[in-house]
Amino acid sequence: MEGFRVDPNSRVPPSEQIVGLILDGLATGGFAPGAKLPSVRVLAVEVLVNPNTVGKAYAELERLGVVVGRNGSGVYVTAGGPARAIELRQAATLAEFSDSARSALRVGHSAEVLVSLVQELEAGTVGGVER
Amino acid sequence: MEGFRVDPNSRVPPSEQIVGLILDGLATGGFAPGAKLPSVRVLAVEVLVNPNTVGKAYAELERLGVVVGRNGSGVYVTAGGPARAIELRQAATLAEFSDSARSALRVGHSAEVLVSLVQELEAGTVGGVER
Amino acid sequence: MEGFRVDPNSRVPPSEQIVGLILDGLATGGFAPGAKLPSVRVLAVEVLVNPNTVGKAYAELERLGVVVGRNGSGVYVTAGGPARAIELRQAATLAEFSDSARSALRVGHSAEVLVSLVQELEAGTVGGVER
Amino acid sequence: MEGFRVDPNSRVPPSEQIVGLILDGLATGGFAPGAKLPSVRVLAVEVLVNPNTVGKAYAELERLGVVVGRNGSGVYVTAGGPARAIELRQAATLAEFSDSARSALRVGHSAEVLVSLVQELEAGTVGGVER
DNA sequence: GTGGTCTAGACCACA
DNA sequence: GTGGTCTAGACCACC
Repeated sequence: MEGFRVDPNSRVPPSEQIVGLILDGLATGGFAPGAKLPSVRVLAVEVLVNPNTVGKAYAELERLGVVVGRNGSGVYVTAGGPARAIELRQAATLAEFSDSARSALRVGHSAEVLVSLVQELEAGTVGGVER
Repeated sequence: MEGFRVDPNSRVPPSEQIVGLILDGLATGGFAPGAKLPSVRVLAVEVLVNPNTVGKAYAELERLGVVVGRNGSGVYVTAGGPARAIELRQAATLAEFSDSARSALRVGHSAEVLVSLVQELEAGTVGGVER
Repeated sequence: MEGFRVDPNSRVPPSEQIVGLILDGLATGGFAPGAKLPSVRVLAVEVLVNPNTVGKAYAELERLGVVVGRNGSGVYVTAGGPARAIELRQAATLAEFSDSARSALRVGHSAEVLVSLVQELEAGTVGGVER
Repeated sequence: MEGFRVDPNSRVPPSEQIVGLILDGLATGGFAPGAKLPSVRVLAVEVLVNPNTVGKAYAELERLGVVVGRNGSGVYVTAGGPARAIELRQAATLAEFSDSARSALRVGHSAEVLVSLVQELEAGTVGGVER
């Protein structure tokens, strides 16, 4: 039910990729309030990363207020976590979308091409599982 | 007609931002074949960056075949430079656009919102205003 | 007359918080010599902590000589327990008070503010209310 | 003009001690806006700590908005840094003072003793260098 | 040299 | 087993 992946060659550092993955999971309902996140060590082997790196990501998520770590027990989704995650991710993705649309238009792509690309992607997404 | 800006806090390194800026300039007709690029030092001052960084960007542009450095004289746009730049940038921006659209849809933005954003941006861009 | 609380987010570990709570109880007359302390399990439930943690605290109290565990019967306050607790706590709290006063003065709080804070707190405490 | 010290045996972790030291430096005028902090590596040897630990402290200070790291150049005090540091430290030290005063009173110290201790400390502090 | 990030391995206190 | 912190050593991009 998970399937997290981290790309070690990406420009965005693994720890931040993990933050994004968890936020997405929260935003899309994969984790409800009170749910326990995978342990640092477990997630580390799943995404092929050092446990410290996952720890760093979890610390950032705690700073964002979407999870809380209970010592010796695990890391849990806060009451307002999913809502906050949606807020954060929608803002971030919209800003990124806006930037990339601007760049694409500037170098000559037509709005029509972009619009139809969005519509194709949506068709794929709403249908259920994506990718 | 310039107004280049580099964001030192961006994840993409300054040298690559400069590559992108120049390619954009080539792709949008800001630099014709045979035109001379700003000197390393001048551009370094303009974008508040170390000259080494600009030099690195120019080396990359030369590797891409869009410019050629003439010993002690400056850096000039090649005959096929603009065409090559358009090719490179259109591919890159479309891939980036596709990724960001997918992310935006996944966290709950509707296709309608994205489509209208694209249309608004196009209205601003084709009118000639660009930022 | 109890109302023990442990803060799991504090920097001082729960077991030591419990030691402090019991010492305070002894120092302020809450437990007389010969009195029986709450059982490990009962106290663990009350302060929402693992029984192991309470056990560790009781072991430390025994090491300090203020209580003694009687096999299978419970943990009891020693004859000199209250006096020893007063001694320990007065030394510890005075040292801590001194440190915190120094820090407060260093960052610009005036002695007047600190003094009047102490006087307000005393008014609340001697009256019998304590929290 | 510095003389930072970190106590490796303290309960508060070295990285947080460093955060406190720098905040104190900012709050007491040791660092003006625009000033450059000691480099990660230099401070690390000064306080006998791993460079990573200083890096962690600097990251936290940046999160607090009192400094900003410029890549390849150093870490600098922000415009509002000192004011923010005073704010943070005064709140933190007052809360700590209040707690420790309450504890001291509870175990039997008289307000008179505490008050005169504060006044002695102030006399030492305003006279200039402390401790 | 400068900060940022990662890996690897260790210790602590808690459950 | 669980998270938190530290040390040690490495690589990267920039100045």
